[in-house]
Amino acid sequence: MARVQFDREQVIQDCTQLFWQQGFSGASMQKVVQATGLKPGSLYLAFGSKEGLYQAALEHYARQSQATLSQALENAPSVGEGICQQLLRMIEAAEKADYCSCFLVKSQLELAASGGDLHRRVCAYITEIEDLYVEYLQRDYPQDQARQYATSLMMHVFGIRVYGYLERDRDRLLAAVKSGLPWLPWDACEQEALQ
Amino acid sequence: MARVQFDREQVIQDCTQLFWQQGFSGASMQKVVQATGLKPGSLYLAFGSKEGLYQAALEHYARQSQATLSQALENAPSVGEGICQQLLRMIEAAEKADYCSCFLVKSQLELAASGGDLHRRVCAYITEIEDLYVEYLQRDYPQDQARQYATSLMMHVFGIRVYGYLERDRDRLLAAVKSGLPWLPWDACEQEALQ
DNA sequence: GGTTAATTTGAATATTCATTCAAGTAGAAG
DNA sequence: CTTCTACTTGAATGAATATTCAAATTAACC
Repeated sequence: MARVQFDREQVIQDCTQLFWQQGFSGASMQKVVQATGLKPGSLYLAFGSKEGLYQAALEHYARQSQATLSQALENAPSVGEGICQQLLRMIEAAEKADYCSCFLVKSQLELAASGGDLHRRVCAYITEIEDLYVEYLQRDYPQDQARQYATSLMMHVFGIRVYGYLERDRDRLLAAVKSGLPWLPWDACEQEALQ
Repeated sequence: MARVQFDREQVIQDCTQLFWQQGFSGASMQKVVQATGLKPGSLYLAFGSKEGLYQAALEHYARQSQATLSQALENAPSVGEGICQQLLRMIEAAEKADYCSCFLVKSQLELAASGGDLHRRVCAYITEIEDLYVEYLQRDYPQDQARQYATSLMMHVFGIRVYGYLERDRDRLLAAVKSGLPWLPWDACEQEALQ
């Protein structure tokens, strides 16, 4: 089936799921071959190396995360309520059996020691997300406060992403986030959810 | 030098550092051999497998963390001030060039997908630390509040451990932690530090 | 329909991996 | 001093690793 190029988007999606679950070292190229259904040669022609593939997966995940976030904040009744929704969604996600934290957070911790190009990209993507929060928060707050709130937000997101693996009382995690970010319109958001 | 057994404690310490930096998949047994100076045969006789070695490293790290925490909270002017000290120490640690987050957090994220014995142990160690916080907080607060505060605390610790990798303004991270945990005696703790 | 060029194929490569074990060594016991 | 036993040694094992490449395939073009 030459000249009928494989669905690049689909392959990257499959890779993203695999790397997200198993990490860079944990996911062998053999597993990638299985997950994508492609042969090694095709993968290497298209992506150059395992690192190239991981890079593509990382970018796919980051772009998707940013898009989801922007969309949610645009469509919400207010930026604050949109953020609440996102946080609630993250806490809910941690309940699922196949919970997998966040691909960027996992990559950050796995790749930091290498100090390579991949790690630099991970940092950049995370920073972009923080900056996105700043941008939206500036609609309601002065710049300095927006920056500070964004940092608090990111720290809480990271906390949720790790704490989520512990099978403990979800309500306590929720209460922790609420009390840690008291400036968010939690009540308004919960009334929305009930409707 | 038969019958002169190697220094088990030292070997476990070396392994802890290696696994902490590079992770389970990232640290090959060859690297362990280099780091410890032992030959494969000795390592396998003493620890059974790579997993056995990782387990020993994990336990060493967890026991040390718990001991450090207990000691700090016992010796501090108050439990709250001791906790502040610990959090400040974590934020400071993130400044160092060879910053490596927390071995338990990194293990949690790397091993969760495997669902194996190692992961169960990681969860147990983390839970023990949270319970340790509860125990000390109960000196100053009723049980329910102590539990809730401990959860908030753990979430912030996780947040610091991940956010620490980003080379951003340390003061903003500190401010985020302070505002997220407003019930802690930050002022008293900082005056202690100045003396 | 034949030629070309892009794409896929999948076996083969060399390296690295975790693990094993027969042989060697040195302290303890007699 | 000899024997015994516990420990260390390190080369060897086979499986898994990332990557390559010559051959096969097929769509597009003339």
